[in-house]
Amino acid sequence: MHDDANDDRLDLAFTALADPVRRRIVARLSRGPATVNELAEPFAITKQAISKHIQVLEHAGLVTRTRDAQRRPVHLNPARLEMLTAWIDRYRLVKEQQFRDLDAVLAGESADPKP
Amino acid sequence: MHDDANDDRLDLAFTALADPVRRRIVARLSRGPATVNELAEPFAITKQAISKHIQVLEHAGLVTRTRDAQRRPVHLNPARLEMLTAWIDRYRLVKEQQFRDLDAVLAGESADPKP
DNA sequence: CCTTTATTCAACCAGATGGTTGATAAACCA
DNA sequence: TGGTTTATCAACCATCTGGTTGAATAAAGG
Repeated sequence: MHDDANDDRLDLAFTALADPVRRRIVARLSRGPATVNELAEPFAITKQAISKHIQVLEHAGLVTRTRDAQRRPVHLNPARLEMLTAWIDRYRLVKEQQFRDLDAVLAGESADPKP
Repeated sequence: MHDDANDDRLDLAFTALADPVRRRIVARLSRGPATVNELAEPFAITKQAISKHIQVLEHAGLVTRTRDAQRRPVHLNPARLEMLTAWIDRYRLVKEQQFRDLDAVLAGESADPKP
């Protein structure tokens, strides 16, 4: 269970969130779907650039798009966000457990760190 | 509470994890500290490249370094990983609550979606 | 001293990325 | 039909990034 197949998806998702504009888009979409024009409005960059950012998020599986007449609202996909927290917690929790173990040893609970 | 000051730190941390080599380094460090040479061993790239990756992780606050004679072991910093899960969950959970609300409406619990 | 081990610095290169402008397509509205 | 809105595609440019090689630093061990 090495998660080799998931590596590409993690790459795309972390890369997508490694940009402040795309993170603000995610924050906005958490409050409901929006179109490209609505998303571009609070930014000082062109709509074409926002469209590219949304393509990055879509390719990473973080958002999906629907059809509503000539509009194409963008929706957030929380399942992909959950995949990221799962990966991070996997290593964060292991390390934090080591800290707790060390604290226990220093407190003299078992007094047998390792020969 | 806009997290403007945290934006740079999020940038650095997400960028750092947006690379499979650096993610493997984090995975390795979750099991204990290691030197540059030990970290470079399983990879097909030079130690200089690994050293650069560690600098990226260190600049992002994800790892720290200590001195042990001529060795400089690298340690994982779980607090920074926790910062990332906090950011992601902030928006993931809002969206998931919307799904639960929608399910409740569709089930006819309140029958008052919005005019 | 000289050598070994561990690591970084400097210069360089190929490719990816973020942004721009201009043209284009698709659906609506008059 | 023609015109507006919405969104994308194509070409281009400046910058960033990951990797390389080669030289340089620092601390032990002879």
